Amino acid sequence: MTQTPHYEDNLLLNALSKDVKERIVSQLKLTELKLGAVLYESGDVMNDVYFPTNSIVSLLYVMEDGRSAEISVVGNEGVVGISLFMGGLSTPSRAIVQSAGHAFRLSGKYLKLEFDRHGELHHLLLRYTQALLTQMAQTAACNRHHSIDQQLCRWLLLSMDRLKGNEISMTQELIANMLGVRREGVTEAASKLQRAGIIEYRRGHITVLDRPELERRCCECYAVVKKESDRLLEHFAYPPYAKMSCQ
Amino acid sequence: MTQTPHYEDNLLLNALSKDVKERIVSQLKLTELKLGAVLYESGDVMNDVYFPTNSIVSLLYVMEDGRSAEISVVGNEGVVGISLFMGGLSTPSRAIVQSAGHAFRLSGKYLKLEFDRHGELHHLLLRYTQALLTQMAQTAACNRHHSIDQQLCRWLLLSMDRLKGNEISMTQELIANMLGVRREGVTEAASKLQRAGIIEYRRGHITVLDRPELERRCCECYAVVKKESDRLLEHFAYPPYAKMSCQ
DNA sequence: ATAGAAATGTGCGTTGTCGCACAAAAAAAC
DNA sequence: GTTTTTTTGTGCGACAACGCACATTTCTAT
Repeated sequence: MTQTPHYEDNLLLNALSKDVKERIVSQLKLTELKLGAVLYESGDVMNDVYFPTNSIVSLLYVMEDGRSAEISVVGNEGVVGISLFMGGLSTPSRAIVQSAGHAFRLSGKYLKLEFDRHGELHHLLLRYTQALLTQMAQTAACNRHHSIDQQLCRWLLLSMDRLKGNEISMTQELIANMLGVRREGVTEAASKLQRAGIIEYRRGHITVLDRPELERRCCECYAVVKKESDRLLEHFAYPPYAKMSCQ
Repeated sequence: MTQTPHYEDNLLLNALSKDVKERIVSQLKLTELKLGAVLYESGDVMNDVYFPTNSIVSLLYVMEDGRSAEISVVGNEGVVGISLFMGGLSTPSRAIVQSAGHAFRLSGKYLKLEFDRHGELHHLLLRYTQALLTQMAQTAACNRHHSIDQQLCRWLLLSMDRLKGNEISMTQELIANMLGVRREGVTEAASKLQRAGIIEYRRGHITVLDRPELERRCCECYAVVKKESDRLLEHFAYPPYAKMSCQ
């Protein structure tokens, strides 16, 4: 936590070859992301992309009546601001820091410059975007069919995967916002998990004690997305970046 | 309906400049899409992309227990098979023909060839992908917060936009599959609309009589996606394709 | 014309989530 | 240490959607 974040903590940045890194790294700016900070608001033209290291950013859709729903989560496996390279420059959702930490910021200008070389970064970001797409699709299905109990398990697992330890700092109120359910619903679901000895929590801090059981109680959605993300990004997991065959 | 489909009926193909069209068009194969046909199954490696003209294709997620949910819809404004150019080659969802008609099929090989020239088609497809992403995100939020009544309105509007007339051929059973709800739920919602004189239906055929009222009863999700899609794709609406400024 | 199949209509008890109103507990502020 | 604020717990009634059972209607096939 207190150690200096390194850009290679972000899996996308880490997957780049020496070549690309040399061009990019000097332009990265280490940025502290505070809990609740809004990286961009719905409709905002984005200026930068963020490569989280130990932070988590939620992509949240906020409805006209104020109710909200988490669309996807981005941690050290990804990047916030895909519409900068996809071409739209903005999206109708909010990017909000769900877990404080650090990220490396890169100006859209430099990102575009490297992206338009159509090399590794290009390929890598498109694959990542597909992984994100899968996550959104699964979220849609999950919202349709699964219970709060199941979705809380999924949310906890998603968070755990993006944090080092097994503790999450977050109130039930905020989790409810993410899931798009009542705070009381989260209280009830969390109580069940605590009574079963799977988690332990007190005022804004949740500790996962029994992850296997959490996975067991979770709906299939977690595993499906994890498997698909691994498939899409496995080739990028280790440097040096292997020669990309486009077929 | 009976007239020969032309590739320019598809907005993406239509937006291409003469140059690109010349390279692509000879490789397009007119294909009939029958109701219920599966263009690809979850996990299948795709071989072709499909540019619908007067057909509609649903991207459907099917859960382990058989329940399903529509993730997004593709009509003549788009293309089926984005993972071919995004790099993943497959997705964990099913593409199924929701409304019979035609599409132009293009082999992944040729698509990739043109995509990798990093010209118009590249840019165009990425923007379309972002529009698709928006649709999925909105579907997730809609599934969380809106009623069957509202979602049926949205579904009807989405279908209407992709068809010429104001009639849809589809049973309530199938609509229920798409929405991921009970057939009886659709029956009830549709009855309300019929009693209100907004639609008229009989055994697998729905006619929209009062579209404005349908929009009024719909949740915001329809308008949000429509507006964003228009924004993302407006530059491509009319040939010839204007010089693309990447800034 | 008639039988069969497919699609739609209706009723009913169950369940999950909601909205609201407070109570209780824990941390923060003074 | 006492007060205030924040967070969590609990108990309602309301309601939308569910699962199931079965009646009814409409189209198709022969």
